[in-house]
Amino acid sequence: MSSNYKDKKVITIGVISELTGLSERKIRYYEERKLIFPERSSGGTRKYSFGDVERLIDIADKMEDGMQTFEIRRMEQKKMKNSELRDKMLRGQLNAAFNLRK
Amino acid sequence: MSSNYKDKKVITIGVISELTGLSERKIRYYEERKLIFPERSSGGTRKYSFGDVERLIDIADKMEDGMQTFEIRRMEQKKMKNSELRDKMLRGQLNAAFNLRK
DNA sequence: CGTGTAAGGAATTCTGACACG
DNA sequence: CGTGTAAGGAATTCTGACACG
Repeated sequence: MSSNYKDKKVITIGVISELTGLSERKIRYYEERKLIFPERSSGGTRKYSFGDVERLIDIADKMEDGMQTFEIRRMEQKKMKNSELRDKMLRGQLNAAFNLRK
Repeated sequence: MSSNYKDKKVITIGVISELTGLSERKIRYYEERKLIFPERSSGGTRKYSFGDVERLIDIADKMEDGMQTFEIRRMEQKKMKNSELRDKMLRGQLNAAFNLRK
């Protein structure tokens, strides 16, 4: 709740590189492949969040396992769809339960 | 617990300035007056935490109330001593209670 | 005391490209 | 496809100083 530090985009790429152990080249490339979405300062400098650090470490693990960027992207989307599906089913059940009571 | 994002020093002064609304000049000055303690990158760039953002906003409030930097510093120290004192008393009471039982 | 500013330099980041495989 | 690197430029930050009050 309240101020969510984890998702505030405030960290520059140099620090992200240190935090993740990934080269700046890799980090920029994963953005090009739509795996990560930094914000930009008015001057054009990329800004990342702690959540991005976690995501990058996850990406790095999958790359090490021989996965390709498009597969990782597809996997993320599938996860999204699954959670949307879960939400939808949950809402449906709640509605059903609610309708029984009235 | 675990990873404490709040106290990781990863944010550069430009972002801190945006987040707090304070000029970079002020932020550097408060460091000179020992009110704030950024880390440094290998190249000498200052790095702050979200906790520092909170502290700076607190400092700014006190400055607006006409307080001077040395007074703010003294107040922080007093707070430290008070909490140390509380800790000490608490430990004392716990020890006393514990000693009664054996 | 607290803060703005101009100055010059150094560190940081950016993009597009070439290279290798 | 994924990543390193050299290149040139732009944005960011740093320090020490002068100014005002």
